[in-house]
Amino acid sequence: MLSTSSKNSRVFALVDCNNFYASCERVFRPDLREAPIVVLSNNDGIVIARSNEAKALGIGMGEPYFKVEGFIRKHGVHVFSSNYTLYGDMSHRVMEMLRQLEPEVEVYSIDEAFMALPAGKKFDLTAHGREIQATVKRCTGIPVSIGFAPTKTLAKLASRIAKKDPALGGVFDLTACDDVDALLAATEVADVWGIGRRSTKKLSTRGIRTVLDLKHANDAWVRKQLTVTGLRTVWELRGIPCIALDDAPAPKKGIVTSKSFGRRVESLAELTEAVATYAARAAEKLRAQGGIAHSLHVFINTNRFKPELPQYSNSVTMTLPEPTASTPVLIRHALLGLNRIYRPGYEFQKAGVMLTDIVPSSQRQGNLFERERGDSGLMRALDRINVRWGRDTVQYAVSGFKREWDFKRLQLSKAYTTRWDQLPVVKASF
DNA sequence: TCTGGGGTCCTAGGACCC
DNA sequence: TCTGGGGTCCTAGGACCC
Repeated sequence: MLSTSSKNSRVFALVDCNNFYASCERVFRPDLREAPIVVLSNNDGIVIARSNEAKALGIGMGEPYFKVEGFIRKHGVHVFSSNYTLYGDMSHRVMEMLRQLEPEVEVYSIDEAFMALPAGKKFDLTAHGREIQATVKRCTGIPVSIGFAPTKTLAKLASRIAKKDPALGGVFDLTACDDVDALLAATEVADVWGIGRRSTKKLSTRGIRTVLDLKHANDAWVRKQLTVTGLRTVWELRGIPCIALDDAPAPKKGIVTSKSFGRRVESLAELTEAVATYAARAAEKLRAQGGIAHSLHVFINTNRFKPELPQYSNSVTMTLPEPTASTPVLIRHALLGLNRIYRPGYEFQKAGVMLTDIVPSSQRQGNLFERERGDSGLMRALDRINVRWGRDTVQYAVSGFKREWDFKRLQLSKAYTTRWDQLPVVKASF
């Protein structure tokens, strides 16, 4: 039921970029070094990242921008739309740096990485952590926090502690801690990796509130209530590694491209542009991982936050005749699907395309009656042009050119690191 | 006026098989 | 009144993550 690692002689580290998106913006705006900054989601909808100064002002994570806009203006908070081109590239730089410093790195998310280090060698992990921290900062400009512990779950907890306690300077080694249980007793169960809102509620009915309570919870009960995932978490809290380092992540099983619209969309014509755009984007991602998809799912829905308007949401799954990564084929089927589910008279808020049943393109089954021999050469050329000259340098006409429905990004910063025409300019005065 | 996007893993239950 | 047992595969939905 539980698989435990035999390599108990290792220590896990979690490296976490502090306030990542805000820190990325700050790298290219040194004038904002101590200023409050927030970064918004697509459509400038909600707050998704805050600098420490913004946190101190009491701006919450996930707060709708329109609710805090006045407050933000009053306190001179700097606002950025999310610039994923920039954050993706900065993330890449940080991860490359970590790989140079440590052989075993698992990129866990855009701003976090796990690492596995040999332990027991009378090795000062805290000092080592400070070195990593200083190197990443010097080479990328991004501040990080690091936690060391015998399991991934504890390493996550350690990095949280490293970040929260200013006296620690962003590095915390749980393996060198004299009284781990006291620390666990002072931490709420909701702060544990893998314990979300629902589980927190279930646990509290049993009087389990602190991480220490959870560590000593009854296995059978946890297994029943929180499934094997929950039990694994509990064992990890006890220092038994159940989640291995995954330094070669599997290719994605599903690829989703979906976005809320920047304004009201009712017509089939506009939905057609949007769905074709998302299908093309999903196809690009699919080719980038060398896959082909056998199914395609299209969905549209109205705004559930406006219950006073007529509501409609629907989706359809299309099985493709052949697994493919061809943009025109995927667009064609996505639009067939859209035509089946579209109904006039609604104000749509969101649409999306999902590709599933993905296999590596090398596993493609030939088909005796296939008419088109495929357009992989064309797709390769398309991708190369768009990588070299920027997204949508070449695109399909059906995706539209003005895209008035596209999401709002009123406060977008520049693509400082990925476009020649947007490189930062440094002026020296003597 | 204004509420993100993209993933993973697990379970229960139904369909189907011998 | 009676109606097997055991298995696989698929899907939808829940929960969680950043």
